[in-house]
Amino acid sequence: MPRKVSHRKKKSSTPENEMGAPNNSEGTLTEISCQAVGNLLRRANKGGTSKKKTMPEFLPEHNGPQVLEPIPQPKTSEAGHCSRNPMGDASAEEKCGNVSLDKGYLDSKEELDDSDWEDGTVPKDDHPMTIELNVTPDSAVKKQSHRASAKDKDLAELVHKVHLLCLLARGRLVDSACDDPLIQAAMLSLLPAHLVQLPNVTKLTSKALHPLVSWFHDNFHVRSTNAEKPVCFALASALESREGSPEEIAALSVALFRALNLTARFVSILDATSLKPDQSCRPDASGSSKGIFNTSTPMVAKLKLDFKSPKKSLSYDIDKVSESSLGRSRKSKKCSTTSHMAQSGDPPISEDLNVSIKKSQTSETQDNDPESCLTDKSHKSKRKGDVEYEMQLQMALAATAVGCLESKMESGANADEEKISCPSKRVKRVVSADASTSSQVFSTAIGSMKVGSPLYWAEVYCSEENLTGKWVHIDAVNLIIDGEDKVESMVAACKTSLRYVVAFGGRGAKDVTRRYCMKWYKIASQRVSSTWWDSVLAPLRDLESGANGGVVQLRPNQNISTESNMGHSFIPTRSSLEDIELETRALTEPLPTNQQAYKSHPLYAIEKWLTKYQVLHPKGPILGFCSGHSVYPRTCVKTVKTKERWLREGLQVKAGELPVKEIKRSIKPQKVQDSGADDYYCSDSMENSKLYGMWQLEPLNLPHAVNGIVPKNERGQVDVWSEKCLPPGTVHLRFPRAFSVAKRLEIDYAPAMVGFEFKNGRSHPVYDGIVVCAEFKDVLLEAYAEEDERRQAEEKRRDEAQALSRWYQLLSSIVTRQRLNNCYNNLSSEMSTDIQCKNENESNAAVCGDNDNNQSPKHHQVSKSGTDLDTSLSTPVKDHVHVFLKEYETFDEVTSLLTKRCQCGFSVQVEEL
DNA sequence: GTGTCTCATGTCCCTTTGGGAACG
DNA sequence: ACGTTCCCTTTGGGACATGAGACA
Repeated sequence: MPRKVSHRKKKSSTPENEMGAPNNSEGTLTEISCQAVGNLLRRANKGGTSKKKTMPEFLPEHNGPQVLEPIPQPKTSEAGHCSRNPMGDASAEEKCGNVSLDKGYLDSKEELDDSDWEDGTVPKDDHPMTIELNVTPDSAVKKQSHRASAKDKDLAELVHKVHLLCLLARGRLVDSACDDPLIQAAMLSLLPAHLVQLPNVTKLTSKALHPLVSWFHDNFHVRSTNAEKPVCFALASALESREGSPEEIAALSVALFRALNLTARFVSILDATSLKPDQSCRPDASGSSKGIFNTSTPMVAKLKLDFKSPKKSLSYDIDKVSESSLGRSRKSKKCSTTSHMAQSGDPPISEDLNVSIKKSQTSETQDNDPESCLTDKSHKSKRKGDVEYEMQLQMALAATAVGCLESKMESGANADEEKISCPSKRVKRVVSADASTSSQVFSTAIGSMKVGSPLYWAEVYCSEENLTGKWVHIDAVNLIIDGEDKVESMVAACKTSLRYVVAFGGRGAKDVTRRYCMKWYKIASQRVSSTWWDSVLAPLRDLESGANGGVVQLRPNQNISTESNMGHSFIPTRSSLEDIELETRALTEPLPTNQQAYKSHPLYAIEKWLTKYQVLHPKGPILGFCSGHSVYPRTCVKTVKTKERWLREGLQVKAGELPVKEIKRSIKPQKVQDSGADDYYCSDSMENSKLYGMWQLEPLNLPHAVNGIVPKNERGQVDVWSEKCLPPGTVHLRFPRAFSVAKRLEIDYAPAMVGFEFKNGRSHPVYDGIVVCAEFKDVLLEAYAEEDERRQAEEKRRDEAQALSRWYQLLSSIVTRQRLNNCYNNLSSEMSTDIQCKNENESNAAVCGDNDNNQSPKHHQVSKSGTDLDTSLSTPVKDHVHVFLKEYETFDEVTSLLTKRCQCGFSVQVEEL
C-alpha cells in the first residue's frame, strides 16, 4: 500500500509538542501500558483489519522512522486521564490545531479528509510531519467484512477488563490524593472566610452547597495540562494555577469538600475500551476514534477546529443558544455560555464571562438552581417519543406501585398525583412543568450547546436530603448540583459511554452507575459480566463503605417506620441505604420506547419478542405500551419445555395438565431408499411439540423397584440425567464391566445412559455403568471387588507368563545362533564380537572374569558375554573349564577391547584402560 | 441527523438412541 | 457361536447477534 504523507506544517510544532515527548518519559508506566495494550489490540486486529484501525488507537507508536514528527506523549501519567479530557484539552487544541497525534488522530474526521493528504515523498525541510501507514481514509472507515470470532471476543473482553482495572487503580490514586492534607489546607486557605463556616455538616442540604460550588467554579477552570506528574503533584500544580484537567478540577473539588469535613467521594466514568471486538478497534460512527488512552469528545473538538478565534466561538455559541431557546431569559443565555466557556477554557473570554456571571450569580444563586439555565433549554418542543416515554414512565410507576426514584419523588411528587389522576393534562404538564426531568429533551439541548462530556465529578453526602440523606451529585466543573439525572443525557450527547460510574472514597470504590443511568438496558450488554465485576469490586466496596458508610441518624418520626419495616436488627448505614436506593432504581427503570429494547430487558417484556420456549404466565399486569404492544413485567415470562426436557430435571407434568404451548417441530428428513431406484426422497414431516410450564409440574414419580426388578424405559435402559432420574429403590453403579458381574450373579440391571455423543453425523447414547436395585448394591460391590481382584491377579499371571515366554524366545534364539556358530566353524570373529556387544548391551549383565590370566597390572573391566546362562546352555558338559589361549585373542585398537575366547565358544572382553 | 424497524446473514447451540463386517 | 471393535460418513434447524437499508 502506498504510504500517505501529511504536511502538518507549523501548527504541529507547538511548544507543547516539543515538550510533550520528553525523553525522560520513556519507560513510564503509561508508556508501557500504552504499548502493551496496543500490542494486544494489534493482535486482535491481525488479519482483516488494517493498521489504520489500530494505530491511531494507541499512541505513541514507536515506529522509528515512520513517524517523523515528535509525537506528544500521553500528557499525564495515567492511562485514562491522558485522553479523557474532553473540555480541558480544548484550549490546547486551539493553540496547536489538530497537531497532537493523540488528539489529532481521534478528534476530527477532517484530519482524515483527502484534502489533508497528498501523495509524495518526504520533503527535507524542518517541518515536522507524520507518515501514516497503509490505508486511505476511506478504507479506514470501511467496515469489516468478517465477523468477530470467538477469539477476538475473548481478547476484547480481556482488554476491557484490564482497562477497567487500570481505571479503577487510577481512581483510587486520585481519591488518595484528595485526602492529601497539604492540598486540603491550601484549598481552605483560598476559601473566603464566609464560606469556610458555610456548610452545616450535620444538617447539610444540596442547596447549602451552592455558594461553595459557585465559588469553586468561578475560581478553578479547566485547562489542558501536558505535564506528566504524579497525581498529588498534578493536583498541587492545578491548585497553584487554579487551572487543570477536568479530572484535577473535580479532584480538587473533592479535596475542598473533604477539607470542610464533608463526606465526599470522587466519581469517575470508567470509559473503558469496548467489550465488543469490532468497536474497540474501529472509529465510531461519529468519525472519532476512541481508544483506551485516547477518548475524545468530537463535538467539542470539531468546534475548536472550526472556530479559530475564541470570540467567534463565543458568538457562535450565543447564537446557537439564542436560536434554540425561544423566549428564554437573558440569564439562561449567560449561564449556558458561561458553562461552555468554562469548559473550553479560553482565558480572556472566560474571565470576562466569569466576572459577569459572578454578578448575576451572587444575586441569584441563593434562590435559583444554577443548572436551571441548562434545563431551561428543554422547553423546546418534545418529540413524539419523548412524550411517549414520559407517559410510559408514569404508567410503569403506577402499575408496579413501587416508589419512584427518590430524587424524582422529591422534585415532582405533587405533580405525579395530578398526572395519574388526569391523563389528559399529562402531556402538557410534562412539557411545561416537568421539563427539568426530561432527559430526552435535555439531550437535545445539550447537543445544541456542544458542551463536553462530564467524566469526573464529586458526590457529597447530604444528611438532610430526602428522608434518610443521600449522596448528591456535584459537578463543579460544569456548575451542576444534584444533577444526577442529567448526566446520562450529557454523556449521550457527547458520544461517551456511561457503562461504569464508580465512586471512589476511603481508598475503595463503589459502582454507582444505577444512580446516573436511567436506561440500563442500553448499557447492560456493554458491561462486563457482573460476576467478575462484583468480585473485583468486593474488596473495594468494603473499603469504601468502611470510610463513608457511617450509621445514619434517622429523624425520630422516621426511625419508627424504618425499624418496623426492616426489623429491629437493621442499623441503617449510608452504604446500606445507598444500596437500597440503587436497588430501587434497578427495579423502577422507565419503560424503553423502542421495541427491540424489550428483547433482553431485565424488567420488562413484550409478547412479540418472546422466544419459542417462553410464555407469559400470568399474562399481566400490563405496565404500558410500546408501539401498540402491551408491556408486561419480565417476571411474567416463564420458560416452557417438553415433558422429556423436564424429565431431565427430575420433574414430570401433573396429571390432566394441558400443554400451555405447542410448537411445530420438524422431524429430521429420513433417508429412505426407494426400492429399485437410486434416488432418495425425504420424508419431511412436522409434528407438534407440547410444552409445559413449571407451574404444571411435580417431582418425578417414577415406578418403584419391586422384587429386585429395575423399572426400565421402552429401550430397556434407565436415563440417568441426574440422581433425580433414578427410580426409587435403585442405585447407579459407575463401574466398568459392572454389568458382567450383575449378569454372573443373575441380578436384574439396566444400562445407565448418561447422555449423548455426536459422532459421525449422528447421536450415540453414552452409557456409564448400570442401575440395580439398592438391595444388591453391597453384594455387587463385594463381587465386583472380588472380580476385580481376581482379574488383576489373572492379568498379573498373564503378564508374567508372557514375560517368561518372551525370555525363552530370546534365549532360544541366542542358543540356536551359538550352535550354528559351533557347528559351522567358519563364523567370523567380527560376527561374534557383534553379537557379544549386542548381548552385552541388552542384558547389561557384567560378571567378573575369574579366569583372567592376564598378569599385567591393568584394571580389568570384564564382561562375560551371554551370561552364565548362556554358558550353561552352550556347554553340554557342566564341569568344563574355559581356557583362553593367546592365539584366539583379538584386540580392537579403536575400542581398546581385548577379546579372549575359549574353544567352547565362550568369550570374554577386557577393556584396557 | 437520528432513531427505529425489518430483513438478511453468519454463528452457535441443541438435537439425540446403527448396523454390518471383521476379528478374537 | 458369541462378543468386541472398527468403519461408514461427516446433520441441520432454530435461536440469536449483527449489519444494511428503508423510513419516519
